[in-house]
Amino acid sequence: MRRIAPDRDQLLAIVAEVFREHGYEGASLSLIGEATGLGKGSLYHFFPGGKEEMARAVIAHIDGWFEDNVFAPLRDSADPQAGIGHMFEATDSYFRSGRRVCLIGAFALDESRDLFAGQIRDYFGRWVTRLAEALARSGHRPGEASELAEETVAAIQGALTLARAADDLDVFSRALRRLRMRLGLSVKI
Amino acid sequence: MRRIAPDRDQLLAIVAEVFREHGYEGASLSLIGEATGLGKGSLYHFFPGGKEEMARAVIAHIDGWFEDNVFAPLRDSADPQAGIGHMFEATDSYFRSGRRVCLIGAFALDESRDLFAGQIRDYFGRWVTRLAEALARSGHRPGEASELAEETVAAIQGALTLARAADDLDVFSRALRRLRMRLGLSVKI
DNA sequence: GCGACATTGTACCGAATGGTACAATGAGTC
DNA sequence: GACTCATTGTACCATTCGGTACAATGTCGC
Repeated sequence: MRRIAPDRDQLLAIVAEVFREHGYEGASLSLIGEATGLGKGSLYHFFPGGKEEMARAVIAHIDGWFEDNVFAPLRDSADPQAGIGHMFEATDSYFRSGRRVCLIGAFALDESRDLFAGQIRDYFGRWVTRLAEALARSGHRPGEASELAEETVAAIQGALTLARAADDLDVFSRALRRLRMRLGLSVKI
Repeated sequence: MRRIAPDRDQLLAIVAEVFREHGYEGASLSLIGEATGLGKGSLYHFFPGGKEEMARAVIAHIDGWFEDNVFAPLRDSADPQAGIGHMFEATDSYFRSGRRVCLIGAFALDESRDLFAGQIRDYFGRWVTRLAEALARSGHRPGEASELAEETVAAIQGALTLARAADDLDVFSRALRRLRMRLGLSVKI
């Protein structure tokens, strides 16, 4: 049995950070090479498709993390409220309380969206759907659950933007606290 | 009296659209030249500071539009509810019901934020402050008004992201409808 | 040590990048 | 027509871009 995965995981994490900070166009191969310590030879060995394949792999990597740590708990928790609580904790931790920005959300905004439209739509679509299902199971009427889910995911994205614009992490914390309350969770102190 | 403003206005509008679609890094001088019909000679004549000055002027231009059409009505309307209603109409119209993305929000996300941090913080800060004041004047307690304003502006940004990600304009319309309701406005049919 | 293959460094490619220099043109004033 | 100054097109600059080619390594099973 061969082990490629672990190194590739942390490689993708580093590349993700470069895309996150500089955007798709702004993340040059030299920046990526510098951050990963890999030359073009290695980079193109692991990602023969070049920059576009790197971005695609990074999105899939992030998507996988959310699938495991957010979407699956939303779907599988016996207690839907517990699943939703789990979502907020994972979200707060992933975005480092607002220090980090959503790569996929950023990609959605500029013209790189066209390249990755399918992956982007999938990611957000699954997030909203899974959350809506959990809300429905916890007592909301279906239509209401759907709107509330969409509103919640959008609020998280907006809070990330605003927190970064204001350079104030509390913006994100406040948003999460309000969302927990609105979704009927007890807010931890 | 000399008239420079009108041409410069529509020039800035075109340049803004290029930045909006391609981001700061992605908006190359050749794209800008192509969109405006101007060569580098003219471009650098109007913006001696190059690309950075163009972006700065574009942000200021957008900021000015919001000052006139959103922030001022929020501050000056005798009836604060009317001012808030005006804000939603102007916002919906500016973002073309979700077809357009917020340039300043997009700039806030990637590394170009560092270049324009001050302008970006100003823009969002004034939006939140003006809205909070209007909400306070319409009866909300100050702390509550402040949180509600922050929540509303973030919700608009998030809805723009999500609408674009899902490639579904209704996401934005639904968000605006919910916000109007939450802020106590009658929703138009 | 051998062969197979994964990994890497380096040199290189044409194209595009942001930016500069400057001469030519435009239009309006006197 | 001459002067002024805003505007423009073009050629050019060094640098960087994403990407390719390939020989030189490393690393493993055998």
